[in-house]
Amino acid sequence: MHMGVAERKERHKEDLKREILDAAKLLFAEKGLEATSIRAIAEKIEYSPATIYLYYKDKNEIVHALHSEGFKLLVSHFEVLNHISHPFERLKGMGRAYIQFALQNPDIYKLIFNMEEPLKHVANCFEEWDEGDRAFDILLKTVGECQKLDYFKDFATEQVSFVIWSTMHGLCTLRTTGHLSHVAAAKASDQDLDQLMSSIFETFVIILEKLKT
Amino acid sequence: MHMGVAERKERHKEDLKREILDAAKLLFAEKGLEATSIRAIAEKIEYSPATIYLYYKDKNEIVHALHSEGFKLLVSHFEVLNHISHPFERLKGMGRAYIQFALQNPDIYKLIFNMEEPLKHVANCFEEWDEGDRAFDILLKTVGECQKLDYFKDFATEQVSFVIWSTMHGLCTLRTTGHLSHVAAAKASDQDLDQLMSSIFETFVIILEKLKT
DNA sequence: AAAGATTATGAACAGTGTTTAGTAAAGTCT
DNA sequence: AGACTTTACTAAACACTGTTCATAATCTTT
Repeated sequence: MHMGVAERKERHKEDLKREILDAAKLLFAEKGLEATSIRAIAEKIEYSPATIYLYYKDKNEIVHALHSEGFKLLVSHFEVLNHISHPFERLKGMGRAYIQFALQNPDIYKLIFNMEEPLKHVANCFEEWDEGDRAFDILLKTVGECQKLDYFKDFATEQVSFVIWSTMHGLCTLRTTGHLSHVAAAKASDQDLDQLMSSIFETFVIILEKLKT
Repeated sequence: MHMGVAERKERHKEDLKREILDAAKLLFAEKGLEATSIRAIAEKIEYSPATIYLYYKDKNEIVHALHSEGFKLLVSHFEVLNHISHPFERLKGMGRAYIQFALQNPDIYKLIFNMEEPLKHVANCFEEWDEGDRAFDILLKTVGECQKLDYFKDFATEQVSFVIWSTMHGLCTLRTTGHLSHVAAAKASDQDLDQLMSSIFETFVIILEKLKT
């Protein structure tokens, strides 16, 4: 093999992995997770179904790859906020970023937070879920900094962080599963729903603010 | 047909519907939702797979039946608390009942709140989801009563109710999907986790309490 | 051009939800 | 009791699914 060919092939291999992932992501978003078959992914990238198994061991591995990617995206949304010096303002930004992420990528959000399959896979991997821990560490750190400024006084940092995460996660889950729209005034449009979510979030922020002093 | 035969047959038919539902519930709890096949349910009740379709139109209809049943169970957990006259105490009781329900019936909980399939089915049914609305109405009413006693002053009843529901739902979802245990100190036992959940809940209660006056 | 190593696939396996056509049982009527 | 009708049930098939494996096609090296 003359020089560079190995690299080119390696590159092609990576390209194909990406193509598979992109096709999978698209189809998942369109049809949902369970409803997307390996065969459909294969057809989309114009390869045989069996080929996919040369690049990914499992359907789970594909899901897991998207899981991992989605998490990095979320963390990157958080890291943009690092320039905000006031920790409570940063915390608010994180909340908004979290909601935005969930609304813009509802399927990836479900993938990450509402399914246990990829989590089981992660448990056997020992790696990569760092992303998840990291995201929570960022929250912990931010809440800790808030406490130095007399927010959440007399509360344990971890507990408050969990309450915050729970609220955000609950809100996003209720939204993406459609429960919010079912319980809210029946014929609410998507726009109204987003507004409702915003106002719920702002209410939560005010609640947190009242915990100062 | 002599008298009583129609009734007996009707009764048998109802019995079989129940048998199917019970078998399904058991298998769902054991193996999970997707992993339970109609064939497995059929084998458990010692009937042919096709027979099940004489009693339920779909697998979805079975899921929906369990969904409905689970919701009635949750609402009944709430109604027990009606004797508590102080609304905030009742609200606390509801929170604890909600958590207890989620921990004792994790699969039904997931069924009800983390899946959209049965919800879509409900959307075409126009009925039965009353249960869901009713549960939320109970929350709304309780929060409203709390406000008369100067809790959650200057907040919109609906918004506060959504925040509360979100927090409880988020907490339970994080627990049942395993995310809580992944982020919490790695080797936490189930007991430790339940304790953690309790302490998170109590923290939330204290937060709500601080909103008085 | 021949040999060797990758890469891709067609066909099959075991499983799924679901439908249909046909059988066996139960109930009804004379 | 025997014939007829209605009901209850099921075996077999269909169109899917994820996954594997022997085989074929392609590319690399000699």
